Amino acid sequence: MSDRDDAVWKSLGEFIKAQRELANLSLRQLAELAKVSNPYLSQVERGLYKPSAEVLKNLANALHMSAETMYGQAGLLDEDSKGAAPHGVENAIKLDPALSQDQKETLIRIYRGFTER
Amino acid sequence: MSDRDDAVWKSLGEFIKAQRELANLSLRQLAELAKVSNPYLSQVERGLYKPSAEVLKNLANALHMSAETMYGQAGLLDEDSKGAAPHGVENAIKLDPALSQDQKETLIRIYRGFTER
DNA sequence: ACTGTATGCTAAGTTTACCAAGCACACGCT
DNA sequence: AGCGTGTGCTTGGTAAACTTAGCATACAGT
Repeated sequence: MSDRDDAVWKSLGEFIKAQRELANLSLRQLAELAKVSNPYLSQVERGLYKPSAEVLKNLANALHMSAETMYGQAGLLDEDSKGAAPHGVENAIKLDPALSQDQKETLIRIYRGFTER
Repeated sequence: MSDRDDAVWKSLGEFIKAQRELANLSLRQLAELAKVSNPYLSQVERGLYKPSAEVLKNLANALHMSAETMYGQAGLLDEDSKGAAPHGVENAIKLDPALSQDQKETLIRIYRGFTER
């Protein structure tokens, strides 16, 4: 059950702290901007807690950076993950509200038939 | 204060369920792939809980989609990342370097057949 | 009939993200 | 000397994410 991603989350805290100081913000100032309490932000910066995605998004906004960058630093953006990137077609199909589930299934099956060899 | 997110999270559960069924996975199968318990996944799909970013990432991996797409559907990407274009499917097909011209035409023809009445 | 197994759901519990209140130190003021 | 305000940190508590054990149905072998 134990995770060994400690280093990942610890460095996330250091990253946030670095960005905060780079923006010349105090703990409380950033906490208010990101709509979290200041003790909690302190604990996040020291790696005691893993902030939720919602908090990360607010922090990213407060620090004027994209949420993707934040998630990437948090280690939950799957660095190179297996074949997610080159499949823009599949994602577009899956997200299209004009298609029924059966139709999506059909299209994806055909698409995979084309791309697999 | 957080009521305005309800619709977002509710649809996230439906989205996950749709993707799961699209991949022909049972609740337990997807739960195992995403390293969560199956009752929890059931509750997530019905909108009772907001999955954490880590769970979201694992779910995205298990469903062969990018984590960004997942976060986008979950509504916790910056609001500047706007909603998917209604006809992103055709563009994605045209831009896919893995498809031949014939294959692109075939896919687009099928897609249009689906979306026309 | 009677298992065995697959499906999803419920109940009860543990863990943890997160907050409100307050502590301790440092730096200006008057 | 005080007083006020800024900094980050600690302490208790609550709510929600998440798990383990188990229920109920449905469908396949004997």
